[in-house]
Amino acid sequence: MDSDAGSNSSRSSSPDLVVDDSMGSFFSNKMFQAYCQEEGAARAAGQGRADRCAGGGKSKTRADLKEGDDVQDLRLKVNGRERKRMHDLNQALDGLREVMPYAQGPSVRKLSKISTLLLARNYILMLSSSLEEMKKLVGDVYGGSGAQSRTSHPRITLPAPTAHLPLHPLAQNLHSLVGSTASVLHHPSPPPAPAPHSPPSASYMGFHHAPVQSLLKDPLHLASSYRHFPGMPCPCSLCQPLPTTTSTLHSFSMGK
DNA sequence: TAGGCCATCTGGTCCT
DNA sequence: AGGACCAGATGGCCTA
Repeated sequence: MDSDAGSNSSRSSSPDLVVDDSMGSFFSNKMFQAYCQEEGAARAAGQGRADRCAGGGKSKTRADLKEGDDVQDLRLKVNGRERKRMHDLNQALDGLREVMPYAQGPSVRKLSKISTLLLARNYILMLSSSLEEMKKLVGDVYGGSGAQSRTSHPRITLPAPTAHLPLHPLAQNLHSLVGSTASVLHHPSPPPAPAPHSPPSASYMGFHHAPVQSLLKDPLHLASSYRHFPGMPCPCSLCQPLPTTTSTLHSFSMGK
């Protein structure tokens, strides 16, 4: 609902572009018109670019061409760089979408940019809190009766930075802990099987029906995103105070 | 048809 | 000077 299905691929990459074959490059209609108007005004009595813009004129001086081409070339270069920059940005966003707990596939609507960013943020917060919970659990299991007290969590040196680790191990641990069942995302087609190196799908993580929407609305609204199993640890905000402060996040060395 | 989302253009600003 | 980054404007596409 919040994103175009084929916003990038199906849509023309240059909605208002026309091809100027003589230049071998693209002009926007707006730019072309402005260019024509400007030139037309400057050369009200002349036969400069205005004629070209009108579609007919072929008589143009060498100076006209040079001056115009300089401006055009500069503008085209700048536009091209900006286009590339935005494409790179979108590529990065696509990469982010790929690792998000959101069903992906041709029949699934792509997350919008803002949704991707919001979901990513909350996903990170959720993983952080889950990791903390796992640390506590491991401490309870292995350190409970030993020298390490139950109240003070043992030092567990986890392989830091999940950022460059596949997310599956963590997800599988969560899966076994939380006991995810077939809570399925609301999408028209069955969710694709997770790729070997893809993150867990929302259903895999135990998300409920509208996890994405809820994740997007409330920065910390993890409660509605989890199934609750009596006696089982749950990383949701209702079952535990979320240690999701910036300091918490910073406590995970992200290897940057 | 209105609203959301998006790509692109464009001018300004800052940095190297 | 040239490039990167940013934000505003514009127009197209899609959905409710």
